[in-house]
Amino acid sequence: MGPNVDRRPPVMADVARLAGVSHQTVSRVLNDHPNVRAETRTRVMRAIDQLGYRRNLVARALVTKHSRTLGVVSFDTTLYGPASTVYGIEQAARDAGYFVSIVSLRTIDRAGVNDAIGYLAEQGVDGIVVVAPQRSAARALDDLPAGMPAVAVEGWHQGEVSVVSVDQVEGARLATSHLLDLGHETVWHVSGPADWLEAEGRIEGWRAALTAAGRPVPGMLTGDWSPRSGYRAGKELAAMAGDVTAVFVANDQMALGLLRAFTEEGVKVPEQISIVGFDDIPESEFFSPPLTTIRQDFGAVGRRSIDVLLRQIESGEALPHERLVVPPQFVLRGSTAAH
Amino acid sequence: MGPNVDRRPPVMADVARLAGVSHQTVSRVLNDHPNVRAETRTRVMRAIDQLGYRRNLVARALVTKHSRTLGVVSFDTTLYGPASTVYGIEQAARDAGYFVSIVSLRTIDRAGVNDAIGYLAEQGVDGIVVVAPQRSAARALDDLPAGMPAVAVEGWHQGEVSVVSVDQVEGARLATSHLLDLGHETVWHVSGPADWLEAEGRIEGWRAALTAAGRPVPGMLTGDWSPRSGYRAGKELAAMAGDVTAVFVANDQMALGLLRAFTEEGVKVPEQISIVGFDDIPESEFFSPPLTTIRQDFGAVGRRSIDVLLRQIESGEALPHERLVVPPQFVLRGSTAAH
DNA sequence: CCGGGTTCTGTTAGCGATAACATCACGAGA
DNA sequence: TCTCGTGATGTTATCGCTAACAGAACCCGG
Repeated sequence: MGPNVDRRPPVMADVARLAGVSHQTVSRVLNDHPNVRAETRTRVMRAIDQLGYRRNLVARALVTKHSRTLGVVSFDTTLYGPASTVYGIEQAARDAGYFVSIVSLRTIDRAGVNDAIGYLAEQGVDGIVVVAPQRSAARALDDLPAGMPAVAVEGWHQGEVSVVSVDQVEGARLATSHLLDLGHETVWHVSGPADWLEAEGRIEGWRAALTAAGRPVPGMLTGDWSPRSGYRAGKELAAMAGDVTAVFVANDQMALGLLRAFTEEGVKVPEQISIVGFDDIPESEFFSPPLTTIRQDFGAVGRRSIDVLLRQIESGEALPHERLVVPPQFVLRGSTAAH
Repeated sequence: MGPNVDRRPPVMADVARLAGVSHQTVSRVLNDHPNVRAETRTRVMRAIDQLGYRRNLVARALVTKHSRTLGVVSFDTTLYGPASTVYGIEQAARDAGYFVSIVSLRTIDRAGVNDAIGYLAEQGVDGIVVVAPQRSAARALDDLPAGMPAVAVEGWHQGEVSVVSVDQVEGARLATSHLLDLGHETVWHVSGPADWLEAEGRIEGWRAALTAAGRPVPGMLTGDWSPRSGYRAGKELAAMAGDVTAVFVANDQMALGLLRAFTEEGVKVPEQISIVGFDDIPESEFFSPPLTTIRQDFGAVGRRSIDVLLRQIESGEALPHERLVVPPQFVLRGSTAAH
C-alpha cells in the first residue's frame, strides 16, 4: 500500500470523493432525502461500504441539536423492580431509534438525582426518565433544566412532570380484600421503608380496604424491602401467632423472609397464617408454599414512560402533564387459605 | 424583561462576554488549565453560574474525539447476574468520569451483538464492554471496528480481546468437592443451557472434581437458568431419590425450583438430598433450607472490566490482551449435610 | 534599562456533520 | 424561442467547543 494509508476512520468527504459527488449528496443519501438520482444513490452506497464508512453521530448531534439519546436515572438497578423497568425503557427506546444512557444511583437523594440530571443534560440527552421511587428523589424533578422533556416513573405527581406508575393503592387493596374475603378478621402489614412512594401507596390501599370493610387496622411492621428485614418481621409476627392470621407484605423478597421465619418457628403457611406479597418476582411461584402476590407489569411501565417522553420530545413543546397508571394484577397461589 | 430574552441555553461565548474575557479563557477555566489568573477564574465562575451555563459535551467530543462514554452490550438485564455486572460497570465507569450507554439484547446472537456494537461505534463511544455469556455472542467480538477498545465479561478468551470473568470451573469444583467431602458417593449436576460459557465452565469443574476423586460421573440434567426448569429437573431427580444424594445446581434460581419439587415429593433437604447452588442471589439465604452456594462477586467483575478497558483507552494503543479471573467464594448454609 | 523567558490571554482554524442557499440542466407552456 | 418551475447537485455557513499559535504583560538578571 502507498504512504496514504489512513488509520483515521473515513469521513463523509472521503465517501464523497470516492463516489465523485459532494459531501452534501452523501448526507442526502444517508438521510433518505428524496431528490437524489437512483444511480447516484447506489454509487454513494457502494462507496460507503467500500470504505466501511459509519457516520459520526456526535457531529450530527451538534448541528441538529438532537442526540437521539435518552437519559435514565435510577436507584440500584440490581433490584428486580428497577432492573425490569429500566429494561422495558431500554427496549422501548431502542425500538423508537433512541439510545439510552444510564446513571444508577447508590444512594438516592435530591442532590444525587440533581447531579445525575445535570450530567445527562451536559451530555446532550433529548429527554430524561427518572425512576424516582422516593419522595425526596422525586422532588429533584422540580428543578429540571428549563425545557428538558422528562417523565417520572413510580414518582410523585406534583404537576411538574408526567408520571407513569403501577397503581399501588389498588394493588394493596386487591391483596387485602382477598385476605378479608377468605374470612380473616383483619390483615397485618409489613411495609416498605418510609419515604418510598410505593410503600406509602401500599399502606394507603391496605388501610383503605380494612376501613371499607369496617375492620380494625392492626399495628404495622416496617422493613427495607430486603429478605432479611422480612425475616425479622416474621419472627415478631410468629410470636403473636394466635392473633395474626393474615399478613400483606409489601414485596415478595420480604415475604420470603417471613416464610423462612415462620418455617423456623413452626408456623404453618397458609394453615395458620396466610401471606400475600407484591411484585411477582420470577422466584415467587417456587417458594414453599408458592406465593400469592400482586404482579406489577414493569415492562409496560417502561414502555408507557417512553411513549410519553417521546411525544413530548417530538412535539417540541411543553405538553400538559399526564398521569398514567398501569393496573396491577392479582396472582393466586398457595400462600393464602380460608380462615 | 427586554426583547433579548433567549430561550436558547447559554454557550461559552455568552459566558465570555459577561465575564469580559475570551471564550478560550472560559474553556481554560472549565478544563482546569493552570495558566489562568485566580481573579479571572473567579470572574468566569461567577458568570457561569449567573447564566446557569453548562458545557456542551457533544461539541467537546467532536473536537477531542473522546465522548467519555462507554458502551455496554448485555443480554437480558433483568437477570440477577447481568444486572449486577452492569451495575458494577456503571458505578466504576462513573467513578472514572465516564458515562455508560446500554444496549440490552432480547436474543443474543452474533448478528445482534454486531449491530449493537455498530450503533455504539456510530454514537462515538470510547470503548465497549460486552457481557457475552454465550459462545455465539462472544464470537461477535472478532469483528469489532478496528481500533475500538473492548473487553468481554464472562466471555471467551480467543486472543482478540481481554476477558474478565469469575472462575466458573473453580466454583464448580468447590461445590462438588464440598459434597464429596461430606461423604456423598457422587454428585449429580443440573446444568445451564448449552452454548452458555458459564454453564460449560461449571460442567467442566464438576466433572474435574469427580474425576479427581475417582468417582463415577452420573448423568446430567439441563435447565435454562429459570426456577421452572429447576423444578422440572427436581421432579426427575426426586423419582430417583434412592440413587441421588447430592446435586450441584448451576444457579440459585434453578436450585429454588429443585427445592420446591423436592418439597412436593416429600424429599427432605438436606437429610435425603444435599443441594449446592451457584450465584448467591440475595434470596438464597432465606430459602428453606437456606442454600449452600457459590458466591460470584459481580461488582468486582464490573470494576475490573472497566479497569482493563480504561487502561486500553487511556494508553491509546493496543495493549496485550489479558485474562482476569475473579475468584468465587464458597458459602456454607443449610442445604447440605453429611451422608 | 534592556533582552528573553514566563505567564496570562486572545485569535484563528478546525472537528464532521446538516441547513440554507446557489447553481445548473431540463422540459413544459407562452 | 424564451421564460420559468422543478429536480439534482454543489457551495458556504454554522453548530459549540478545543488546539495551536500569536501577542501582551510581567519578571528576572546582567
